[in-house]
Amino acid sequence: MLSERQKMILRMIVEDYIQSAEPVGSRSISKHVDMGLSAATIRNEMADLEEQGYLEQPHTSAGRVPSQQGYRYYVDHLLQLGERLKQEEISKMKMLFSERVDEIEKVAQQTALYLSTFTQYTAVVLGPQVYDNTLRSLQVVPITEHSAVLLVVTSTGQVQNKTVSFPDDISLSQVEQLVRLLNEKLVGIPIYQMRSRIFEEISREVARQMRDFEEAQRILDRLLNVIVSEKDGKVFLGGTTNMLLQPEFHNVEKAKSVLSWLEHHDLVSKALLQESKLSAPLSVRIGGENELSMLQNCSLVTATYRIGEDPVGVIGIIGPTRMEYGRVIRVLDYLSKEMTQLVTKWYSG
Amino acid sequence: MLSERQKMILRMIVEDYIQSAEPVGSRSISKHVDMGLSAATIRNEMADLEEQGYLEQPHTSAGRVPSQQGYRYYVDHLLQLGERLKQEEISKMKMLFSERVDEIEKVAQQTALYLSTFTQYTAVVLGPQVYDNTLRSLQVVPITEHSAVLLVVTSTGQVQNKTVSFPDDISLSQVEQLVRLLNEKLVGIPIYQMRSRIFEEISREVARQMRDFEEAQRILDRLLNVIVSEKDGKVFLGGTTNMLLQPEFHNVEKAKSVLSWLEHHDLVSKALLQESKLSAPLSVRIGGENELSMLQNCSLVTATYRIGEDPVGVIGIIGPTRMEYGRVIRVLDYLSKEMTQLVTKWYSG
DNA sequence: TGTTAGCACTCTTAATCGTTGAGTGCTAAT
DNA sequence: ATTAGCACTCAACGATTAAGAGTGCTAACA
Repeated sequence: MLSERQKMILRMIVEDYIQSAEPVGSRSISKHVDMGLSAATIRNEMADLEEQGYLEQPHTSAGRVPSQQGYRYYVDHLLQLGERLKQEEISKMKMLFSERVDEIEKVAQQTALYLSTFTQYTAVVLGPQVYDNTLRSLQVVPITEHSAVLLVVTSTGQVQNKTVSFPDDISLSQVEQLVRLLNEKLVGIPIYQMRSRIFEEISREVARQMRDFEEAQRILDRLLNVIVSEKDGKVFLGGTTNMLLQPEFHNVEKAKSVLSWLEHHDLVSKALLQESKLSAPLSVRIGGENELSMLQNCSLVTATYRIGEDPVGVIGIIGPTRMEYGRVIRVLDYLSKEMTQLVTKWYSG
Repeated sequence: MLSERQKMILRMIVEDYIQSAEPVGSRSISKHVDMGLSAATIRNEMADLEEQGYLEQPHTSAGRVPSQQGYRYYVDHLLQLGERLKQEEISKMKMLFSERVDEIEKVAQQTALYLSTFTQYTAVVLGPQVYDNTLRSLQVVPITEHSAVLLVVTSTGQVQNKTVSFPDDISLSQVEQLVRLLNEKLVGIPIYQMRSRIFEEISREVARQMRDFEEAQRILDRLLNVIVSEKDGKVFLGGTTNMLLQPEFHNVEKAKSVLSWLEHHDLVSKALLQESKLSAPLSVRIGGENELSMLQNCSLVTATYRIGEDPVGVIGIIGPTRMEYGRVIRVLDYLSKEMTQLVTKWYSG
């Protein structure tokens, strides 16, 4: 258990360290206004806090640095979230959402950019998930003899287009016939059930209606791939190189390990979804709380945004464990709500 | 003018330095097989080469390093492009293009990835340009009361979809009416002429056919934006963090300047198009030959790929001036040809 | 009993100073 | 024209030293 005084000291140390990135000495805490204690007293308390695992000492004659546990305690109990963002910042962010945008992808990209410039960290935005959406409609637009654009519209109004080509020996009309059939059978079905549905119900039907079963199977397969392919939302990054601003990543090795992880969008997407989908709308994972080895020195703060009540996407910040949690959380909170509003309105259904 | 011997020595120095990243001394050149000269002789030639501007000396008692001019001479006159890529590498790359892919974007992305893993540098792929393509067809697919997906199909078969929303006081049927009109008037027109065409011809027409002129103008405007928006091809990056492998970018400052430049896709796209569109299918820009300040220590090697005879896209490699030009050029040459074949076949028109 | 001043001690950081070794330029001999 | 030899230069490295920040502990104090 921590005394009130210890809490206060811990908070000061964390905040000082977040600011300066240098181990915090007893003197600098003691000199702090509204702290009427001598350095010696602080030292005693610090020794206590270290014993309890909230602080660490890089070496004997250095100041203290918050441990992972220290950050955790800070985030859980010492953070004062009452404070609001500055008015000017809010109005800047409002601008983003007031520009009329025609594309959800642009919004995601822009949000990532804003998120990163506002926080000076690296931002990640996971585009809306279509995982448990249902199919609203399927359209084909012919392009050449043997290729066409397939339009997949989901219940949330998301649209994907893919250009598909067909083997020479298959005509467009055959494809159109297939698409008609698919529309009939698949509208209203959740995307994730598609694959099994097709094999259970449709294959039979196809076999009856079309002469060449083999052929039909092949096209069916290709169409299906298009439909379910992008089931994991796209990843948008902002301020990737902000990582390099942080002194903890001046070591090129460490920087590289995180940056190359960020290049693998599939892994990033997985990490973002890991927790946030089920749990609270806001999640803070500090250092070792992340499983991935390249994130051991990082913190990942994420917030979900929703359509109505259903969470459909994630926005997040990646930075060093020495992160301005308060500010980051406030920005994420604000922007995720703004995103929720936007996509809810956008996909008005 | 360089004597044959000087050329040979210059080539050896460049190649040695490319390999080792360390200034090259006279002794190591002299020890080279098929070089029957003593270090002293080499030293004399080196002094000559330096005087003529092909070499530089980091400090008095260090070996020599190629100057920008030195690299330029190497690329222009000393590179032996006769050599082929190893068979195993070719077959690896063939795999990329043999997988059946349904999307040009995937190919671009994959190419960037391969390019970077093959060369250990950073790769850039500029997706096919639609700049001087003509409009083939325009389609609307309604989604909700006040939003629809607009499909833009160009003459090369590229497709863009955009979800557009309309003000509450405009009905879908009005939009459809407009799209019909646009289709009538705009099919076959190069995209880049669109804007002026609309204002010259269509506005009048619209004014006649539709009751509310103001309203029509507003929708028209929005549709137009969608059509011409993505006129610059998308940029795909591969192996961004490979930059950090190079000793010249172990300095975080330098690394950051290049990496953040890479984040601005519009700038990257501009830089790639700057030269390559007009000139030869292969372009090598060394260090200061690039205008951008962050590329002063970099070389940018690009190759175009084409549809038939028309160049429509660019693939390229960014690395330190100390770059394996031979290898890079061979890989780019191979992959750009492969890309040409693919997109030519793909957009069979 | 909690707080604080004082002091010896630890350990990092930066600066200083030879020493080493790679590499050069020049000269004289081949 | 080439090369062996030699004196010279200069970055890189390691050791030594000095400075300074910060600690833990003890003893005095309220």
